[in-house]
Amino acid sequence: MSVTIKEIADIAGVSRGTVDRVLNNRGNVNPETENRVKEIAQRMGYRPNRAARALATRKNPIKLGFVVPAEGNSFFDDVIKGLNKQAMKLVDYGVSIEIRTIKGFDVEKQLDIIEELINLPINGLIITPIDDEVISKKLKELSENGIPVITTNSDISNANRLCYVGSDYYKGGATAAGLMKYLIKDNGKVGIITGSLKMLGHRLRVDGFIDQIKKSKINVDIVGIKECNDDNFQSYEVAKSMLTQNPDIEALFIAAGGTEGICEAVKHLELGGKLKIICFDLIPSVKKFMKMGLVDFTISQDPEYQGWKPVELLYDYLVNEVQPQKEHYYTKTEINIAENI
Amino acid sequence: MSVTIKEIADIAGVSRGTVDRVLNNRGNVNPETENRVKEIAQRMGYRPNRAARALATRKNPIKLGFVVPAEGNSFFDDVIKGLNKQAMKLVDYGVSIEIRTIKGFDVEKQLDIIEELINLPINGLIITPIDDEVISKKLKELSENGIPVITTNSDISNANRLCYVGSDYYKGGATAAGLMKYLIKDNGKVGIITGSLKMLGHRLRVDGFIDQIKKSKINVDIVGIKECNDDNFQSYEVAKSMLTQNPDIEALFIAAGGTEGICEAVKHLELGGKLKIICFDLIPSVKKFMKMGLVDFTISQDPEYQGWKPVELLYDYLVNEVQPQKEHYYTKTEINIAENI
DNA sequence: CTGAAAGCGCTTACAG
DNA sequence: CTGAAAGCGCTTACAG
Repeated sequence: MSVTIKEIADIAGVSRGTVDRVLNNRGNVNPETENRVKEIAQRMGYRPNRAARALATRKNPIKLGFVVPAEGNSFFDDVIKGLNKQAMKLVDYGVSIEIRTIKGFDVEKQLDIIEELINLPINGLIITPIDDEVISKKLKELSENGIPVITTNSDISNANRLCYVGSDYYKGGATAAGLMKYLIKDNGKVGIITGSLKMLGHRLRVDGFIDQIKKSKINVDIVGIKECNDDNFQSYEVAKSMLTQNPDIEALFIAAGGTEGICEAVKHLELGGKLKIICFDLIPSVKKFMKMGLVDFTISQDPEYQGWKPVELLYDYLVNEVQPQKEHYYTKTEINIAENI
Repeated sequence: MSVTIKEIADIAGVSRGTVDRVLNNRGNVNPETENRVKEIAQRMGYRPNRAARALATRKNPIKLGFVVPAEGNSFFDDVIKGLNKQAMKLVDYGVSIEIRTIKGFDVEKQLDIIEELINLPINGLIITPIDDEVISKKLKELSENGIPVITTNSDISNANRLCYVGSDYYKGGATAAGLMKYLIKDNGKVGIITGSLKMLGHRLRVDGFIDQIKKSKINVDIVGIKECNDDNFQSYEVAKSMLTQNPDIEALFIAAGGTEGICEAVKHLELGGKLKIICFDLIPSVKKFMKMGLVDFTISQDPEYQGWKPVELLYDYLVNEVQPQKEHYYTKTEINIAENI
């Protein structure tokens, strides 16, 4: 069996309380004793027992905040599913999670929610932040006040967050390029429709796609890069005009949301099956179009992971003083076709 | 906070020991008391605290056996990696795992290893069983003696195992068919090379492929189904003769091992890049050929999951009396190209 | 700066 | 058939 605090205490000739103080840096201990205990613990390879620690700390439970723009965005359904799985595993460890789903990207709204959570209070925060200076300032403030923050799904700079969990957007775009070569002829025409070039993730996907195309053996004629703001009505219009103006487009690369609108335009123009499509995420509407043969490939980035992993990391950081090993926890970049979903 | 045994004991007017006896069916308790306690626990929504249970049962630790034909098969490296991740999480719960890797499919050898593990003794067994009646009889015997068994990677019938964790082989084949339509022309010629038609998994992949091809819009001319017994020297010869006899083959579907030998044959015949290839697993040699452009797609089936999931299930069964929810825990069927690995 | 004691929620002998 | 006590490995006041 493994080493316990009691064993260390016996060998060091001190009480368990003192060993606990040393090992958890609680202060108030003679430097000499401290060194001796540390040395012994080190030598014996002490590792705290997590089950015991969880039990003992049950009197001051841990509350985590979780803020995502999930309203009206079915992508987040699976994120929340993953979150709940992890939450179930941690109930016995005294962990509870306050979930706040918001609609869209209103900075004031997000700020209010953060404020509300702080006042509960919470011990840590997981958030899909809006990329805005006000938010990054707020998150930095949290960290400074001892409330660690992990970003999920999208990241933000200058916020001093512990780490980021989410897609490797650039790789997602590169993967789309890797698949595109099977869909079009050499020198074939491709249209790109993305959400917003103001969004870092959307830009990275387009960059990854274009860079990888350049590296590959086939030539692609990109006829245009249009934005649809993840809106199905806008995407419908954008796709319709793009396809009308360029009737010889062989494939579309949809780098963000709006697939449903685009597919409706494709149906309207009677290009279904002929025009090839690569898009993102495995949400119900995309599944439907894939089964219908309108969408060839959809690339997904493990939404469940984006829910459970940050919880695991934040708990380990708070209770077991485990620093995240990496700054970026990237999800797998998964390729889906009708046959493997 | 949640309900505890103590609370139930107080309400029922009995000791915690008695509540424990009732809730864990240890017997020796007055039927009347039993009903009362059960009713109260039910009504209050009692759920045992796992951290506490883990701590309390630490005096009788749990030892699990893990038997896989990993020697000389790098596929299992990731299975064992996943296993170790879960093992790390469970050390504090008093769980240790005895790993036995064996080479190939020698029934006597596997039987000996099982016997050795029983004598340690172990509390549960995870195994990639050889599909042989002697083995299934042995595994059934284990279950009857209170040592639950979970199969991983490949299954066996009439063995009374708790459940199976591993690939959906049929779906893997169907997925290959879904990809094939992007690689060949209508009515294109395809060769199939599998491991052994005696292996259920290998047969299922071929079946899945053929069935799905029939369902799809394109026609495929399958020029032959050959076995290579997962051996690279055999697969080299098989591929060479198949490709020489059918110089107009457009693509190969490799349903099991032997990809390295086949790729060497393709290089030898100077068909690299021209001939399309779909294979299985994301082992180092396949990665290499994918980067070289010899392999187009490889389908992998989450080897890490095949390592960690059975451990989680078996532990929960043994300590928390949680029956597996399903008979088959299938892995994701993942599509890989050079860009997303 | 340090120790002794109590407690987290459960299980396990032991005594009756 | 049942209860009282001890213990799993840790943390937390409290007293000095």
